Amino acid sequence: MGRPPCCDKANVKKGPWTPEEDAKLLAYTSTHGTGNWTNVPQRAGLKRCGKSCRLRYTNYLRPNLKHENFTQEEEDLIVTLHAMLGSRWSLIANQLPGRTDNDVKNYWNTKLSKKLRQRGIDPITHRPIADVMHSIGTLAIRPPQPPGTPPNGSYLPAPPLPLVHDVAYHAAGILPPPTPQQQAVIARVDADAPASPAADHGQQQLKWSDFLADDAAVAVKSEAQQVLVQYHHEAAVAVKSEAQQVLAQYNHESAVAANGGGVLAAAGSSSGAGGGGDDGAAAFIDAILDCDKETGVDQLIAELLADPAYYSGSSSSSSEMGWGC
DNA sequence: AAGGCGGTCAACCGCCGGGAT
DNA sequence: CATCCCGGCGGTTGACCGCCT
Repeated sequence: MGRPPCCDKANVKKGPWTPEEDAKLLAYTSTHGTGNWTNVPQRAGLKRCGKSCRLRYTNYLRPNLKHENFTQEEEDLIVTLHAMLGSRWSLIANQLPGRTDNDVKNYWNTKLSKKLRQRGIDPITHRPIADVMHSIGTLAIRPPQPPGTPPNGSYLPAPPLPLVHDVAYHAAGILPPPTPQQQAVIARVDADAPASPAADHGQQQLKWSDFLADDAAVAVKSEAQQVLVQYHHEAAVAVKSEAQQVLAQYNHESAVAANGGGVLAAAGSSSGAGGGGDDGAAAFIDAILDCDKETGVDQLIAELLADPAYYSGSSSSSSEMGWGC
């Protein structure tokens, strides 16, 4: 069987740490170093879970941590890295000496994402919110199809590419080479980037810059496609949460007029929300998510995104997607 | 002065990949 | 090979604080 449990979960203290506990943990780590967190609480005389000790140390007690406010340079770097990497907070934090992933994550959630929104930038896609809403409008005018209806040629082009996870798009051979500014950031990320899965098997270790240089790397392509599929899902969920606020300003009437009732009306009626307005917007996103599940579009997206021709508008894949539910 | 409200951030939760048994 | 835990990670929660009415 496996190992014994790390701690007696029913007998551990939770909640804020006291100065005494901090002192005990600090004293222990300063003499014994870190590692083997399972044994740390017992040896340090703490009634805490090892996991809690590790978190407290890495996020608060660790030497060389910065506790002052984020600088403008750090802020800019976070935004740039988030646009490239998404919410990989540990990778982003590695580029900010003295900052933890928790710091960066909190700062993003409480300050930066709001700042971007105030500037009209969607913090998920790093594109103008107007573009995002246009994409929703584009999706909305896909005419609803009854189940089993064969695809036809009436669908509109796919929405614009998002900037987020551009590295992945480079890897898939979809985007042109990065700008010098992007290259500078990528070079910094390389220094601390985790080894690729291939490295664990004695193969050459890949770095993020390799993603840009070698679009023929099958393993990397596969990883990139997974990221892209995840992006689509995350973006849809995020958009749903904001849809009621943002869509209130959106010209709903013109969208409805353009599609003659379209998906918005269909989604609204199918959910019993009464159609139109904010309820209709939320129901619309729900309908998309349901549609993904029912049709297996998640998997199709991966194939679709692997086809660069799709983005130049010449692929046959988009017409084979069968969007209607 | 008191209550409501929103912002901040430390801490917890739950998941996942890898490793130990 | 199966099972289970560890360490790491991102998402979420809730206590605390300051501001506003």
